[in-house]
Amino acid sequence: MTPGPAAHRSADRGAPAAPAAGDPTRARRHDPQRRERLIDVALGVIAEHGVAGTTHRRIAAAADVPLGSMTYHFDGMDDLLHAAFTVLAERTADVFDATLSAATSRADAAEAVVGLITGTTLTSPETMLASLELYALAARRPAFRSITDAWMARSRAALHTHFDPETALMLDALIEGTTLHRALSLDPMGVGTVRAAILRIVRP
Amino acid sequence: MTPGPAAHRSADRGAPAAPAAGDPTRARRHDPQRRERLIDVALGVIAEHGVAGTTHRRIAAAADVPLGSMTYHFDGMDDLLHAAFTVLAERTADVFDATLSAATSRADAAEAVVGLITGTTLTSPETMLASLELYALAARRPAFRSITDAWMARSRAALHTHFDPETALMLDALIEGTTLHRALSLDPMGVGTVRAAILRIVRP
DNA sequence: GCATCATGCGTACAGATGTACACACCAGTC
DNA sequence: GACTGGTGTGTACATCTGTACGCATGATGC
Repeated sequence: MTPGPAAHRSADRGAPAAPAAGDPTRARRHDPQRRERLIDVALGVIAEHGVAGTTHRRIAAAADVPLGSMTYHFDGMDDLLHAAFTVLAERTADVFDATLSAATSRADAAEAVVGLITGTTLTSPETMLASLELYALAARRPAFRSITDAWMARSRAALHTHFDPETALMLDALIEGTTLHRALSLDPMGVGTVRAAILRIVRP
Repeated sequence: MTPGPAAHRSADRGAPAAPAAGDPTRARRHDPQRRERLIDVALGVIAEHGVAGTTHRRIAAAADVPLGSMTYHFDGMDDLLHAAFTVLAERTADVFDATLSAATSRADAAEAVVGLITGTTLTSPETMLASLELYALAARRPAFRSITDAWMARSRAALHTHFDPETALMLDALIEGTTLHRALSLDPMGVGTVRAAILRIVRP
């Protein structure tokens, strides 16, 4: 839907002003980053149509590459989904890590968590929608479970630098729940309530 | 190919071996509860294969009904999914309601919540897997969003009979997150940690 | 008894999908 | 300049999917 604020997104999803589709001898594409771009586009398709509605053809069309390019770059649908969700988890964990490691005190860290939950980076529609698809997949398939395992381990480790292990676990769960809640609820919790909940969990 | 009246035996459909040999022309089913049974079976198929892997044929096979029965009872796949997820949400909310309304004090209610999270009724694998599929669908499609809206409203209302509105919201989020956490984590939070988290949220 | 019609059943069919594969082309290396 | 191996492209094809539709049947009301 909305392009989203991600700065690292390469170009646009649409055709880069292709040289007239009617041209039978369209210049061959030299596209060294194609695989990464396909993964990016795939995440968008997953967010918009769900895993159920994600097809090679849809991704190829959205990325403006021929269908054959899909089977060249990925060993089938599962490989593609795995690659895409791995990127999603790593990106998200990177932001989480960076934000938390910038905090210099418990209070700072708590406020950083509030910011992550109520901000727009971790909880952009595309990220949330794709994450939910990953959760559903990971709960059923061990191959995808390892992605969420690594992701959760990183989150816990980041929280653990500021909070004791048990509190880190609780915080992790609360973050998960609040994020989900805010994504699904028509009338989501306000920032004040989020902050109050975090403080109740972390207060000594 | 030919529409001839040659033996139309339904035995090739992987009959459940129960009627077996003595009955080549299996008696016509009289099955007044079929629709409800199909919904039940559908939830199982959704839990096992995800919405992406849920097909009319799979459900029909699992329920041991002919394919044609699907289009007779449901107006297409969307109608089927909607019906199934509605049943899932109502069942779950019923349990939640009943358990919480049996509590007679704040402490009772808090412990009831701990029981719901760590018990096996609300968090059976099938329920969790299907719920995650519903979440992913609801986040994208308004028609399914209304199911989760109603569900969340009932949860909040049930919590609201024991806790102030803000605490009820926080609890709801924490429950969601802890449940998800326990479903996805290899090393889930123990009962003690769950209880401690609930108490931190509800303590005055 | 029997008429009726909601329910049950088998099958056909158009379209979509994953995947394989043969060929075209470009960037380096000698 | 020729070679070569990776990269890009178009298309074919078996399979699966949703759905429609005609016929069978027996429960129900008379």
